[in-house]
Amino acid sequence: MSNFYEKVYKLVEQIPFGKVTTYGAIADNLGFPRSSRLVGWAMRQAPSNICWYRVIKKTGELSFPEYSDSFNEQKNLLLKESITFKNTNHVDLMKHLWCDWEDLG
DNA sequence: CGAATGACCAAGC
DNA sequence: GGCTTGGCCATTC
Repeated sequence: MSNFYEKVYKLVEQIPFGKVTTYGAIADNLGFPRSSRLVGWAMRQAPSNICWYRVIKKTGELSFPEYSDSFNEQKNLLLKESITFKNTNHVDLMKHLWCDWEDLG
């Protein structure tokens, strides 16, 4: 497993309850500003202890086709975290986007 | 090594 | 707001 993935997971674990972030934001913070897709790869392999569902697209959409099993799963988890949706498939990024990163140290 | 893939993004129409 | 195009780069075959 590449160090990149470990960094991604570490960062995702920092996301507080009730907050979400985007693939691009993570990639940017890790020093790969044009590699948001790699974050997607990392999420795909993410271990179950990672809150992958707090990571969504920059548009506020989730990571799957609407009404797919994974989509509903992710949406439910987000609703449990008091995340609000602008509509069926768009998270309200205005309220829940987490941009208060701290250095990993 | 080369070609295809992907839980993405920005720019243009 | 939606659709298409080009770019990104690790991973896979």
